[in-house]
Amino acid sequence: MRTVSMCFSLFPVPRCRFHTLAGSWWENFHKLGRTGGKGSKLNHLRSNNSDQEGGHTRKYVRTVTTKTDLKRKIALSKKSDVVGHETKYAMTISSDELHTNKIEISKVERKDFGTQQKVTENKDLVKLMTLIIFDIETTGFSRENERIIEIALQDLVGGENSTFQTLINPECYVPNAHVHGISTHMVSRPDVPRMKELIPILIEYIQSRQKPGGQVLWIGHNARTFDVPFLIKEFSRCSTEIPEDWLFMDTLPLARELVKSGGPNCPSKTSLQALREHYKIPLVGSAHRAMSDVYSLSLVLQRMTFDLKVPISGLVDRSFKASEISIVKKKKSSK
DNA sequence: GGCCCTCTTTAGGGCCTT
Repeated sequence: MRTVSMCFSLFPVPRCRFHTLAGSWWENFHKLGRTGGKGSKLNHLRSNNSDQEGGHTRKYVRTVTTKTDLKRKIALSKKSDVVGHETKYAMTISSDELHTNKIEISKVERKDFGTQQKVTENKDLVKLMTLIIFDIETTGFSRENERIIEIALQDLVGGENSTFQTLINPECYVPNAHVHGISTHMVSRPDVPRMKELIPILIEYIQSRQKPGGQVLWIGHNARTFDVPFLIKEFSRCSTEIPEDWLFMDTLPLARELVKSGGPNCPSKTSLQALREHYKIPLVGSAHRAMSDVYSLSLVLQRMTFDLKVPISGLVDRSFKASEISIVKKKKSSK
């Protein structure tokens, strides 16, 4: 039996460090929101988190993967695929069930929002958004010729299993280990999943973080022109569509807005490293590794949205769907 | 590759992602 190395924040250090930091994201945001006064748009953020603090149980968002239950996860994902677009599944796992491997799959009602605009028009729907910071490492810049070799996610709600991280076997040589420290040897180990094996697990993980009837907002730096096209290409290679209820948001335009706004306290550059240094955010983990950049971006986003007074609905306003990127590409290539 | 800016738009260079 093959086992797969993936990291969830339920596990011990270093993942627990990310777990703790993830929990502080909202707390810090609340402090910033309070300093913004009653009229601050950040009050949206405070209200959005009302059901995420105070010990409320979210039975619909618990997923656990260990090195020994990969096949079970894949089997669950295939079961979900049978239902297709009609229903959405989430796993309900109690502490007892964790020990007995007994997992109950329950149907969750699905709402079709149509467009992200409808979400921003309804503040109640904004509360249903799941914000996922993500980053990928690749073998190069070309989505056509290069492959993803690492992915990391962080659900900004925090708590158990709020982070997801794994290397990915690209089934090719990794020429740029000097950039991220990920070598061909590291990704060629038998316990490192290939993309076709990872995609159903990734979808299952996202569904486990998703609120019933809610949408997921993936947030990445330069996501529109780099991370998302890479994801689309990798999904396409595996004959899988990016789920329609996945929205994406690029923080690079936010950074540009911030630089453009001027002022003595504005950053001068828009790279993630420059923003991290500008906000004096310490580097956690290895530079240019996916989880390290995810952690940096989660804090950079907090600071940028505060400086620009952008609420969660503002992030959704700036979101796009994977299908929109494909349409743009088709139009340009057809000329 | 896409976006942004400007000494631009009939263009070109810089930035951002690995």
